Amino acid sequence: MGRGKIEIKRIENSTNRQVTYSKRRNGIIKKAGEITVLCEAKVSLIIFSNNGKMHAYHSPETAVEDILDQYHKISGKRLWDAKHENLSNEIDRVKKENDNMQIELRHLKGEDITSLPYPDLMRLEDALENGLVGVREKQMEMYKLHKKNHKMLEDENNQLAYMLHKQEMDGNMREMEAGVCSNPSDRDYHYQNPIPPYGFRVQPMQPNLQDRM
Amino acid sequence: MGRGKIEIKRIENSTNRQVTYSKRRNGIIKKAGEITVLCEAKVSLIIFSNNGKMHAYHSPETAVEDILDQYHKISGKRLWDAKHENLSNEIDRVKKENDNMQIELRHLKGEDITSLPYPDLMRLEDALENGLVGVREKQMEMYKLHKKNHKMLEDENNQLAYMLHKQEMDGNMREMEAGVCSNPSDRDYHYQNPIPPYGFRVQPMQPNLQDRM
DNA sequence: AACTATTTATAAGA
DNA sequence: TTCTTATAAATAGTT
Repeated sequence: MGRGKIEIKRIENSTNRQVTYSKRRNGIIKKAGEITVLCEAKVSLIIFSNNGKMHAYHSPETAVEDILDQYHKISGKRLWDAKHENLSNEIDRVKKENDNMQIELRHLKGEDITSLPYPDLMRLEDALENGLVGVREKQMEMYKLHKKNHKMLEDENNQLAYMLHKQEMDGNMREMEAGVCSNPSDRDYHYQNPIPPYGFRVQPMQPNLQDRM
Repeated sequence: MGRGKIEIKRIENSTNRQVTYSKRRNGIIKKAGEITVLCEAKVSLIIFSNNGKMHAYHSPETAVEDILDQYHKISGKRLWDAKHENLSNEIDRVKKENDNMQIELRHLKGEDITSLPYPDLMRLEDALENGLVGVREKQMEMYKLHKKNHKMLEDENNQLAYMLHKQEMDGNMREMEAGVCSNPSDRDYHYQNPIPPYGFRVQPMQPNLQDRM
């Protein structure tokens, strides 16, 4: 359709090719617009030239997404799902892992075990017993640590009380030397052992802790 | 371009519209193919007719994804970004759920509990004890069921043994009536109770089962 | 970009 | 739908 007929094959002359591209691109886009109006068609047309420039036509009042979505559904092709396939697979994998763990957790909590075969029940029992052993070992460990800390606090307390007492005694001495007399029994009623620091008793900071530990 | 000129507006005659659609669709697709070859263009063309039928042309050796990808980049439109984001969020959510369960599972197995505060340890212990209670209840249930079944099997066995014995006795009677004499003690050494079916003892089919049950 | 001779697409009819 | 064909539209080569 022009001064001469042309073969449908790559136009070697670059300028020529560029011009033809321009003309035909406009032609196609015009036709796309016409068919949308004439026939109520939905068109999505994207053209990239040789040198990467893009032109597109999309029928009005039609979101590109919708057209591509439909294309996706009807053609059954992957399109951008290929990108998301990895993500989807990952989700599936993790979800499955999730389900398995959920089941295991429920079993460990004694739920949903009605349909469990006997060997599994035994394994479950073993696991629970092992878990209990571990937890109780840890508790014992913590108990010992607390006890040790408690002891150290107690000792420190005694030391401090002793030092305080000694200071007061020294003060009394000085007072007595200065001719001032105070009644020592007011201060020393709880202090019996003359050799500290192990004579003092202090209250545990959490009196009931030992009930559970 | 035809016998008469037509205005570019919706063709009211449905048949006519359908025919025109067909012709022009072919025309556009043909042109798309031509520009692809002539000008080394990349084309993505998707057309939906009035009634939802789809036709498409895509330049060969060009993945639709790539074209749409470029369209996406150049046009700056969202298209599938939203989907991507949703999937990513979903993954994050599920993975977090996963991690939490993983931790809980490990704790229940007595692992990774070193850094656990004491109250958590106690809750863990409670959970494990509850689990054990559940599992052992279930085991007891199964034990009782097995025991019941076992008893029924035993009874049935006794019944069958009794019937067998009776048949043999009848046979003996007939032999005796026919003048043939056999030694009864060979047959009846294990049969003492004259009132079946509870006189017989059978071996448990799985003798060691009771050790664990 | 325009122009225009020709080719191509297609509207209407069969 | 498809074919035919007169005619409109597109466009190759030219300016």
